[in-house]
Amino acid sequence: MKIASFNINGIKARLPRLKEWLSETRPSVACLQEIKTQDEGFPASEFEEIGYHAAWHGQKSFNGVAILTDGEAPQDVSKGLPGDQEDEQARFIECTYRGVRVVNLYLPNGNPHPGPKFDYKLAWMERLRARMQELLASEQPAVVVGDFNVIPHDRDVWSVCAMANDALMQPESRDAYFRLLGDGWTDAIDTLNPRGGVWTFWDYQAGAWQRDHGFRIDHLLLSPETADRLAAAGVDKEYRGREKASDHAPVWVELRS
DNA sequence: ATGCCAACATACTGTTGA
Repeated sequence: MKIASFNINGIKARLPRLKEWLSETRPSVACLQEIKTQDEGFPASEFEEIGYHAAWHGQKSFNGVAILTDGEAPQDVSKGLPGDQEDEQARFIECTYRGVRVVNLYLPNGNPHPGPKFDYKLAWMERLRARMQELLASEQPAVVVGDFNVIPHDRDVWSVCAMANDALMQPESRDAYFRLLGDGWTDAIDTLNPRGGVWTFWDYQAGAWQRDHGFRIDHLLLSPETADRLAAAGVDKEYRGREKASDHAPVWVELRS
């Protein structure tokens, strides 16, 4: 089973590229972030045409997440991160697919740092930790994937200096990420690339793609039950170089059945 | 110190992103 995550930066603007990627790489589950559309605008029929079912949690203009599943519908869909009734932002959706609990998230960016957006990011990460601890306690096979907006290590960024003041690599952001891992989750791409140098995002600006000025913020976290099944993980880097590309590349993990 | 680029909503400019 191949589970992928792709921050597509607008599902309407990206639809041809997205369908192309789905057809060419055929993930069992595709977790999408930044669909940037309300629920009514989600193009579900476009995915049905190529054999994917969908569950989505939309929002006007910003945020928005969706899960596409190959061949069968996502089960027991849950929308929104628990822990704050006031939080209206569409950044979290879960489902079950062939016995695996799949969590798809778009973690707050947190810039500028410091400030209320950074505070929101850290509070969101603590709520996420609570939900992930519940998943561990359930002992159900689980994966938590998405755009975490955290650069975990210095080896995950082209220039530590250039990004030093960014919310993505503040010590508080990293500490919160490592608290998640410390509870028992495995970062699939890091585990298979311990020397780093793997990027999932390249800015549209300043020729970042052409200069390979990227960093790794899209992550695939595996529970102990799914970590035992880890066969491979990677980045579909080539898609970042195509016409009308997202600024993120897709990431994926292959689990043995 | 700021814009660079891109998408979206609104309305021809502003907000957000990372």
